[in-house]
Amino acid sequence: MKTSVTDEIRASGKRMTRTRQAVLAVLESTKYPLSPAELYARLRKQNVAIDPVTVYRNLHALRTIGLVRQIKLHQEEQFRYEMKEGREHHHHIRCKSCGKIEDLLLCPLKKLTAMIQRETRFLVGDHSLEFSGWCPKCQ
Amino acid sequence: MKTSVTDEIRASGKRMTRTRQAVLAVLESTKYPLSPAELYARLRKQNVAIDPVTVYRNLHALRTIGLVRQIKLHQEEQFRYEMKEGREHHHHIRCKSCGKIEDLLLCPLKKLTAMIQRETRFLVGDHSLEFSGWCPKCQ
DNA sequence: AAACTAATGCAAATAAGTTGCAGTTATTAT
DNA sequence: ATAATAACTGCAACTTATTTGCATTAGTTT
Repeated sequence: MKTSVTDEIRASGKRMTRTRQAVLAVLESTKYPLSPAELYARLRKQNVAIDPVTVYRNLHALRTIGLVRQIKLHQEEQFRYEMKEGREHHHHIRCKSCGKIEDLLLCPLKKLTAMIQRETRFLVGDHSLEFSGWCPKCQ
Repeated sequence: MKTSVTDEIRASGKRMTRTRQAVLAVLESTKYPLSPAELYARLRKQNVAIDPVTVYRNLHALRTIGLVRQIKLHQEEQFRYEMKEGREHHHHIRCKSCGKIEDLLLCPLKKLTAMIQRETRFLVGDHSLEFSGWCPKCQ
């Protein structure tokens, strides 16, 4: 973990604690968005003593600072979280069989957004797009 | 409500009860997907005596028959439900200010799906796409 | 009209997430 | 360094969305 992250946290009036460091380390080393429960399980596996509530509170704090992004995948019950850094605008595809989640690097919706603004008279601010199917192993 | 709906329900071994009729009537008269709580509130407003649990059980039953579709909008906590009939493949846009939900009639993702299959090696089965922004009144 | 069994209401259980509180600990000011 | 401040933590309890158990009610079939 970089000093810069610690600095960002301190600059926002928050503190870099041992548990927060562990939470950040897990998020930074995972290449797909984690649910609070998954995050908690990984921390326990690494023998980090932490309460599930603290996981939630850390995710909330990191989100308000802007270090972490909260997302909700289609048809899932819980939220997922990922580091914002180096993961700008992107979408996901998830395997219906094993649950594997991968990033999609393309976003083809710029043109479409303009069309929707015209047709609906909404001012479009955001979109979510997600695919699901079967990953190579599960086909 | 058409007889055909009643027939579909009976054909699947289910029964057309008074409460189920009321649930269906509300769903059929609403042009955007309702959460169980919203559905319950509308029923109460019409003085339909029904328990929230019964709303859930009806939605589940109607869903397994294939009359109703369950969806989860981006960043929302609960599921929403809409009649399948006459609402085939479509997407939604929601106002970030007043919560208004509208249908989008277009789906521009056929070509994209093929591209994603090639790039990810996933077999793509489904996608979800949703826009949010500000409706004309809230701009 | 009787028999069968789906549907209902109520209470209680689950799952995901939040909040209150008292004790701990990272920061800051001395 | 050290004390003072306030963020952070764990634990228990709460909230919200949804599900399940069970005894009773009521559509459907014969």
